[in-house]
Amino acid sequence: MNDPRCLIADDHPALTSAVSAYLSENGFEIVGPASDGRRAVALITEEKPDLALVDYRMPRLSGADLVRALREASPDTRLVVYTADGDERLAREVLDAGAVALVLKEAPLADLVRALEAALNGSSYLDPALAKNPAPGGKLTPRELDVLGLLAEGLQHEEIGRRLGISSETVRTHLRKASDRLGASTRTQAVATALRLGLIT
Amino acid sequence: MNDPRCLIADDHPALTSAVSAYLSENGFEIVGPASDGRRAVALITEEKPDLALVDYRMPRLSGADLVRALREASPDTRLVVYTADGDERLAREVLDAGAVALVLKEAPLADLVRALEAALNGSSYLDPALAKNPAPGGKLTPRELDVLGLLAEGLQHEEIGRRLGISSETVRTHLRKASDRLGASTRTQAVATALRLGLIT
DNA sequence: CGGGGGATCCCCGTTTTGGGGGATAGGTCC
DNA sequence: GGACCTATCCCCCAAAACGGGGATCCCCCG
Repeated sequence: MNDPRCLIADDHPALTSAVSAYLSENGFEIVGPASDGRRAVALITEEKPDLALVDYRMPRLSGADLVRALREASPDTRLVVYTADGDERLAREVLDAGAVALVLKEAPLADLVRALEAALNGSSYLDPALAKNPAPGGKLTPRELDVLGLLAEGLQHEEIGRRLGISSETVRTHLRKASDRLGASTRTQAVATALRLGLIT
Repeated sequence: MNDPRCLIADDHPALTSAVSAYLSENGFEIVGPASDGRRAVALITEEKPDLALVDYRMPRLSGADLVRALREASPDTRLVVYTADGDERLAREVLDAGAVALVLKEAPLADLVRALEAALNGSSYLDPALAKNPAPGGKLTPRELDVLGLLAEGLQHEEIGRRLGISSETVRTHLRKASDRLGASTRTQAVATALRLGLIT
């Protein structure tokens, strides 16, 4: 499997080179960098990378407008916005514009990688500092907790269904909803999160 | 999918009826009961059930000898021994004889179901009260912990491999070994167990 | 009454896991 | 020197999970 290709668009050379180096070491192939918004659009059109890491403030074309332009130029590229400062309003703005993730520049690089990988597999990512409302600590229904608890015991759909007297499809539905609410991308993460939050024991 | 068929062999009618009722409610189809060892052998030969829950002390034929006889009569049936009292020596004896699980009668019925389901999917089960030595709290290697930690974050083989700079096959190997040591039958259970034991956070 | 949430069940096609093998290389320990 | 462990990588095949739909029923709330 080839490394995912990631376009970097940022007008700070020091930052782009540091981030490029780090991402290269972590399994990404770097495209760019593009130093302004219009070049980013040109480059994404040409390269159609898997991912694009885009500075929120860029010369010539920037912010939500840039996100929309990039989205249009390469609809299949997952857009991750990188910003020095931001609030929830900005988060909504860029996510509405078509980005799938938003990361603060003050976050550790490891979190950036996490965001890129989340973006890659189709899920979204919001920097924890910006994510007060979509808090992971949502409540789960009793049924969802049943399912998570039995998953933690190593049971699978069929067995859980028998145990709870429901079909394995229903088990799957409960798990999917629970995973959504917990912001988990795999059953394993869902169970781990539920354990950490003390929802199950 | 049909419920698994389970032979019950025990010479206490009160117990067999209670257990039969409970197991029926939990997705097992009951065969028997057989009230002594020889009948158990006859019945297992005839029915070839998926599972057999066998009292350790039975009239006419019992203990490890009974286990061996049952194993010979129906090699594919998973044998679970049910005993009122027992120690590790007894545990080793019946497991050596070919049983895959040993449950104390004083254990909650939920544990019995757990043992039967473990037996069904090929893993083994030892009543916690008897399992001091094969403690699940074995240590894991650093690499195995790395893998479990990233699994808990919702990553999959490929992503973990990239993150750790190793191939996804190696990730799989680490996971399998860790699961073995933790006595887990799924990755999810392995991560849950590791979290509970504080091996990962 | 209408809307929402919970719980239930189903289908399709793709991807990931699981179970079982094996193999090599570098350490450590006796 | 040999046994043992860790870490690494590979293969095959079947089973399970995932992603993303859709659907029904009930019940509660405004």
